[in-house]
Amino acid sequence: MAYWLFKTEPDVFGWDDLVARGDQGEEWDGVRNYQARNNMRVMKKGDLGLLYHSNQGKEAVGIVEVIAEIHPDSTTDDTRWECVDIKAVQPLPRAVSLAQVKSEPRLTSMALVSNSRLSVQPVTDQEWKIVMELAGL
DNA sequence: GCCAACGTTGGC
DNA sequence: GCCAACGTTGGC
Repeated sequence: MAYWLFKTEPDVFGWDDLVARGDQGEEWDGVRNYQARNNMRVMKKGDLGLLYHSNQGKEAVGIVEVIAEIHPDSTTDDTRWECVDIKAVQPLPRAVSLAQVKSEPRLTSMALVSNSRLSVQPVTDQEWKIVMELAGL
C-alpha cells in the first residue's frame, strides 16, 4: 500500500467538508497538473493519504483513504484530466504543521518541503511513520 | 500584499 | 526544441 498527500485550501474545500461527505467521499477534481495527475493514476483503492491545508493552517489535519481509482474528472471535457475519489478516515490527534515538517531532520526530503507547489504528492513509508508519530498516532 | 519557484504557452 | 513571457501557487 502506498501513501500520499493531498493539498487543499480549507477556504474552498477543507477537512470539515470532506468529513461532511461521509463514506461517499469526494471526487478530487480540479487538478490541472500532470505530475499531480500522474500520482493519482497509480493510486490504488485503500491507499492512505494526508490531507494538508495550504494557506490557512499550513498543516496536515487528517487521514484520508482512496475509495475510487482514476477516472475522468467530471468538471471538464478535457480527457487529459482525471482524478480519484477520497474519503475522510480520521482526524490527526495533533495536526502536523509545515514548520514541524521543516524542522524534523528526517522529513527534509518530503515533497511538501522540496516541491511545495505540487498538489498531490507521494509520501514514503518512512515519512508516513514519522508524521504519524508527530501526530500522536 | 509581495515575491520566489515553478509550470505552461507560444513565437521563433 | 529553445526560451522568454506569463500565470499560478503558496509561504511569509
